[in-house]
Amino acid sequence: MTSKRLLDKSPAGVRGTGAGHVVYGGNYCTKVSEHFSAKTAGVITRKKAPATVNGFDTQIVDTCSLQEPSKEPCPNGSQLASGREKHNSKKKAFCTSGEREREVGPGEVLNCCTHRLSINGQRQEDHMQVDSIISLRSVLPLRVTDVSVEEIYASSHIPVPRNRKPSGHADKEVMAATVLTTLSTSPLVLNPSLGASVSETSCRGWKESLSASYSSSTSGNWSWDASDQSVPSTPSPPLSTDVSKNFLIYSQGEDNIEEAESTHFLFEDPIPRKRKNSMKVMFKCLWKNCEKVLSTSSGIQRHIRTIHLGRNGDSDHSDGEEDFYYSEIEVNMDSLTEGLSNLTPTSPTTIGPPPVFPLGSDLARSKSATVVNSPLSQSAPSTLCHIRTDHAYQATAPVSIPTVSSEPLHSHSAISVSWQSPSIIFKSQPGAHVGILSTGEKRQPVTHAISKTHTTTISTPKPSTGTRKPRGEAKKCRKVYGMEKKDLWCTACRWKKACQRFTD
DNA sequence: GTTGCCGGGTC
DNA sequence: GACCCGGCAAC
Repeated sequence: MTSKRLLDKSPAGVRGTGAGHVVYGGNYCTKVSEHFSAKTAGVITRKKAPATVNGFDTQIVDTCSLQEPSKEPCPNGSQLASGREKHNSKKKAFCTSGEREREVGPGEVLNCCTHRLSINGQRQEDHMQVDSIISLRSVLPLRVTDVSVEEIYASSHIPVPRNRKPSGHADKEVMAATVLTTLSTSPLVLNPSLGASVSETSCRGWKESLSASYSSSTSGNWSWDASDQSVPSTPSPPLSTDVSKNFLIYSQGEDNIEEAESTHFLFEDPIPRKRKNSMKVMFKCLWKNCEKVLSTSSGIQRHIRTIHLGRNGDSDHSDGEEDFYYSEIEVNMDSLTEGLSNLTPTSPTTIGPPPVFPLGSDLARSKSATVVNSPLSQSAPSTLCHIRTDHAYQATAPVSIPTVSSEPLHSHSAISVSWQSPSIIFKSQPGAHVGILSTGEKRQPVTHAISKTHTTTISTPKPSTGTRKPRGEAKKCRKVYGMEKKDLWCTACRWKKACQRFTD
């Protein structure tokens, strides 16, 4: 795709992309082209933004935006209703292929098609040649400041009635000053203070999102990063996103946990189901031989700016060039969480091998590195030496491992405790201290002495392949009694647990 | 395909 | 805690 082709797009594209959705982004993702056509048919943000971008008066958007899609008078509007449903039904498929499009509310489709990598690592075509990009940028030199105050105002989740009419010039000036100040002092984003007030927290989140949006803005869409959007009838940009929520946590440490919590509070997110397969977005540096993966766009931008572009890292001024050197990648958070679960119980002194994420490839490597460095992984108290939470019936199983190993298993003082290490269940013996160490369940009293020595005890090298113990030789209740006499089984067998009756 | 049982869910 | 079950790995 060339800039010429881009410019040949009909003006409807400009309208369709809506306020702040600049053409150059709408076409940036080739795979979104059909989406784009749908949007040009009038699926439009309801944001009002009288911003003029290179002569295209985006205000015109509003002539379409406030109308029902089904009554859409815009070209192709007849296809809109069905087309949009179709589009919605495709949403997931697009997400998996690395595209992103979210519906934020009724009549609102926000499209963020920044640079992306699909999860298999295949680059998209929309990573157009740099020269094309540059030419595009010269055609549409969108900057954050190009967005009108009103739009930002509407985008903010500051709880002010969105329908409020402008109360006057002075008010606008104040708002403009606020916005500009906010935008120009963005280093705060990367250095959030712990004692931030709620409003500061909100502001931070907003700025973060703005930053993320800005990364998208070079691809033309003034929309916030609202993946996994299930909540949102609010146009409030930033904090409603799982993405920003989670990644803020991962990347910025515990102070953002508070932010995430406040986010949760503010938007009343239903607590996600544990099993939910959530794809998250991270930002990967595309610079050659650099596989840095960061969780925030601002972070990756800063990385590129400082490391690769050799610019002053302290200056948050960005001409947007960094945007072309990173891409978003989608990460299965289940995998990430799985990886984290290997880390969280670890002692802060742990210098263990990085967890192996099932993502494979360099992505996993980069990510694991990122995760390892995250404060989260280091925040686990050393007392959290959870071996395994076993069911009570298993505790009675006469599995015995008689000795407390005193041999130093690691040449260094690091303690490597895997969350998934094979459990070591000591049979409780008279006079002997017990052995199940668990944080979640205090099945047996763990003495202080034990807790001091358990580090050597539990650091028994686990078998590298899996955590399952080999199948026992003894016949189990099922074998002995058969399915027809299931009531004779031990309860464990009935519950598909390790047999208590016929142990090995 | 069968079996054992882990991990996690519900009540 | 009792109970249940999906799913995985060994067989």
